[in-house]
Amino acid sequence: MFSKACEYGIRASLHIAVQSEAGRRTSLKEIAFATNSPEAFTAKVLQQLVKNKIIESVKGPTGGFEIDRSRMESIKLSQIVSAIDGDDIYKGCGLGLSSCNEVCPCPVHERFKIIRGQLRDMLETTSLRELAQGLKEGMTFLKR
Amino acid sequence: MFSKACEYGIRASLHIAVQSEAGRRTSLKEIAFATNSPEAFTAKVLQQLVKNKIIESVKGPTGGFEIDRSRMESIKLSQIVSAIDGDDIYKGCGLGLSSCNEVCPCPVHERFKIIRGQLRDMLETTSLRELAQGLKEGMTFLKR
DNA sequence: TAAATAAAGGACAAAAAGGTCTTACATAGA
DNA sequence: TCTATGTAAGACCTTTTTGTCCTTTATTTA
Repeated sequence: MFSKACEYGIRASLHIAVQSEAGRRTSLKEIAFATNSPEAFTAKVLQQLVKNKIIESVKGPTGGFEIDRSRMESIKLSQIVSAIDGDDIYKGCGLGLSSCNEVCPCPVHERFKIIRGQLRDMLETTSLRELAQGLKEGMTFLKR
Repeated sequence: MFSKACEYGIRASLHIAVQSEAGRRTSLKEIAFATNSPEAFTAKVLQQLVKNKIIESVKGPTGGFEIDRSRMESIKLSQIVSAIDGDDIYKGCGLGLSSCNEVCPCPVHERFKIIRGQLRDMLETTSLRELAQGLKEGMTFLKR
């Protein structure tokens, strides 16, 4: 469904969100450990998220990554996904045709439209804040 | 969503289905042309489908690929997808965790379960026959 | 039975994704 | 102002996916 980079990106964002909610800035090393992700590769992904202004970074001692508490509700999964994987998942044809649309649909066009619409809706309405909430309460996990 | 190999596989199967419905056996060359796919690569994919008994092949002059008319209704998209891409798309965790389940769910587990269930249902209920029907009627397309 | 045709199979090449390493840059704190 | 700490950036490596090519095998037909 998503690329590895995107999976790491979402997991990392969630760990940063939980920590930021508690007023803590978290380092790459902590993130990689907490999400069981390769450190150097995660660093690349985090760079992309910083450039897309989804998370913030601070260099030097006491530095690390954080997310503004006031923005957590407004950051949706869809933003992370498009920042890393682009929006092929929303737009692309299920059978890979370059121009598949209502006028000239592929055989699965209508059926895929429904599924993709639901996926899109889910990603666009799910915020970092609500997902971080479940993690904080120990209901959900980022490892294993 | 699907790999390129899987996209080619579905497109090829549909072209074979339409031709078989009309009582015609079709060759690799025709399939590649009709679906706008790389010929040699498509050949590999077709081999997999033959091994999985989704399509049949005949060597030599007048040879080619075909699908038994009586089986078209019972061949579902899900069979082609699992033959080529495996069933990660049904089973895998949305965030890539190796053991994500009801007991130990990732933060998006519940939300993904719904989407994946709908995708699965769509793939398991959509038959080659009904998709071939739309193609035959000129309502849908395999190219562009 | 020889020639022509078409799929099967294996080796190989190119591109993309995934992942590592080293150096540069910024900054807090002694 | 020096040092330690931590992110940024770029070069590089590995694996997987995508794609090609060439030889072998099976089968039809002249």
